[in-house]
Amino acid sequence: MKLSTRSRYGLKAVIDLAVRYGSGPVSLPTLAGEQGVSEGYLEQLLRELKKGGVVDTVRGAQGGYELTCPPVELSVQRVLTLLEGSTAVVDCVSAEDHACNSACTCSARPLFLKLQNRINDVLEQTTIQELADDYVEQLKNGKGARNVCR
Amino acid sequence: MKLSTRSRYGLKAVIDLAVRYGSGPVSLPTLAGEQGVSEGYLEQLLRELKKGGVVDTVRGAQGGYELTCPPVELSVQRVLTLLEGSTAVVDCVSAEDHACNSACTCSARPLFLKLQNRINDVLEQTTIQELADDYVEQLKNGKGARNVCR
DNA sequence: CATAAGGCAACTATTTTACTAGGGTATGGT
DNA sequence: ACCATACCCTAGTAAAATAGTTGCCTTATG
Repeated sequence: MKLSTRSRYGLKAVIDLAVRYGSGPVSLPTLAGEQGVSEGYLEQLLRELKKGGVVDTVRGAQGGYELTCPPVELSVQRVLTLLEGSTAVVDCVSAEDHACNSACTCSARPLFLKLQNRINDVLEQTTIQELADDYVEQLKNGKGARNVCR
Repeated sequence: MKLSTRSRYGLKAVIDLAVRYGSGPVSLPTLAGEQGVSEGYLEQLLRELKKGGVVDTVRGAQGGYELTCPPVELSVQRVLTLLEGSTAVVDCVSAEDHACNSACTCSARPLFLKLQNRINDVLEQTTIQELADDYVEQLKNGKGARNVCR
């Protein structure tokens, strides 16, 4: 049930972009440096987010990445779905699945459906804006909080 | 964020045991046959569940596995924690973690905490009894529902 | 004492994860 | 023009996790 490091790094990069939303593109070295992750790795994740229309890029010197929409309009669900492939705990309850979705009647299915609903609630209702706001607040109060986590 | 097949098979085996609770031990071949999984594989899972005190065994002919407590007293959380190792979506919000738990202040942490709380709510509040009851009900109404899922 | 059943360890194949390497392309400043 | 900065893209790879299989041992029942 673990979230991949892809998702953790990618999500945090998006929050970083949200904090800086409106002040021009942010470069990969900047984003990578903030989290202590290699540029090459983070770039892959950002490319997925670009393919999914969540971030946009500006090439050349002074270029970088920026969000395509105001962070308040961006759900965590959308970001994680791009990074993780799907946020489903089992394939047969994912929105994309069409094979098992109606056919499967296994004994654990009621649990899986309930669990997935609760998860989707959180992921859909939480916006990147909220996380960015919380983080800015934390930085203001905190004694030099670091954005590095295992 | 996927649940392992370990968890899916193991959980379904426990539900099977719940359906038959009180009528003596159920043999491995019976349990394995029901789900179309190999005996060798399912045995590993049941051994974990035994180590965790969820099932008990009777050796020798006419032996098998049975739940150690009434299914109404058994939460899904307990079963999945044994099978999955932990039900935490990220290490730093797991109950077992002591290193990052207070130190970590990363920007995504508020989300992870909220998500984990919702997940724990479902897993702790759902009993194996409920799932067993649902399944029995489904079998009564359904047109030969199969308990096999990918 | 044969047969049915659980106990256990070790091995293996596959897939996923988490990266790294290296070359290509576009842009801005001097 | 040219060079530094920065995104674009593909491929490769090492390690870990996952999903099993095999084989042998021990324990009880009839």
